[in-house]
Amino acid sequence: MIKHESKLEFCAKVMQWFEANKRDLPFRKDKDPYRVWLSEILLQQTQMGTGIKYYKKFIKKFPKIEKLAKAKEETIYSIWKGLGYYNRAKNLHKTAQEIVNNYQGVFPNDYNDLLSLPGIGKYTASAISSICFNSKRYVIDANVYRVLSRYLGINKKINQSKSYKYFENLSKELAKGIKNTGAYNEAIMDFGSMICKPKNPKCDICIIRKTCFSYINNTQEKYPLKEVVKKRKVRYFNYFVIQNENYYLIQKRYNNDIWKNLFEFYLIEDKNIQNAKNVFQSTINLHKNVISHKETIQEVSQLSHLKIHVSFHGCFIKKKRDFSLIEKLFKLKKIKKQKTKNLGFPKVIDNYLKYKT
DNA sequence: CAGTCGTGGGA
DNA sequence: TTCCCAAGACT
Repeated sequence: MIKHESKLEFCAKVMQWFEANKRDLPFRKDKDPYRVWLSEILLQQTQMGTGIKYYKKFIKKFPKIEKLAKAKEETIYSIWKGLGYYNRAKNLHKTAQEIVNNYQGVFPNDYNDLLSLPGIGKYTASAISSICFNSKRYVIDANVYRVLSRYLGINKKINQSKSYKYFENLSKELAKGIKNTGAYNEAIMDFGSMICKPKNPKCDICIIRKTCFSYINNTQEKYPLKEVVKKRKVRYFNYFVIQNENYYLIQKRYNNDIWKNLFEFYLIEDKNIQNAKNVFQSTINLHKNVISHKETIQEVSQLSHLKIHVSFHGCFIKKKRDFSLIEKLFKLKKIKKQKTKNLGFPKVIDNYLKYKT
């Protein structure tokens, strides 16, 4: 049961709090759709501090959308490197090009037009259209799920896709009387990340705790409700860092798998490292190539949904002829060692390269 | 529509 | 160390 007075108070107080406490963020200076869009894409599933670092890099390199549209894909990947969810980088580029080519470089103000652009989903379309064009669209993000779940004691599992509609309708009902929807959206997100935090919420200074279901019933930890997470899958990547004095041999990842479009070394996926080494050696030996194994380095890459054990095996090829033979044999591409920093590699490989140089 | 996509911060 | 979590989108 939701108390009527709680609903009435909610928006007004949250916005009042926002006016006094809103953060000074670089993309809040004006309501330039390009900047708002860029920041929203970078901030998807990303903490504010991290997002801002990348926002500054991007806005410096691409002050206007035309520059972003014209950029080489590899340039974008190299700036994006380390941020994760690399499809966002590809879609960022695609949307920049669509805006320039189909919209004369001007962002559409309509929610559905925005929604049709690559990488812009319901959240981002709502954010851009409300913040920049004052549409009545409500953002439903992790903050909104958490704040509303706690404040009203909502027993819906937020990671079930059908819950989205429920929270969207709830937002409409709550914020019916709010004129500046964009400000309301920013307000509830700031409130969620600064006061109603996932852990150790600051209920002691919360201005709506008197009418908060979870404060009254001490259920802050219980909400928001979630489906139990499944165990992470485990994979084993064995990388063979084939190289000579000046070059590495690398390949690009395709297919529908992790790290799509990023670069990597020659990979053999096997739980048993020795097996992988044997397979590698026997393939090489068939072609009578001389290879000297040096060190092996092991790391574990913890992702949200899987755990990857990664091993790196340094393989030095002395003869030029052997080097190009292996290049063809494994369909690899040679790259100058100094140029690796210009390419997109997954974090574990980037760390390895930094460690080597 | 449930599964998949990364990484870093914080407890 | 290990876990949860973050201004979600796509298939």
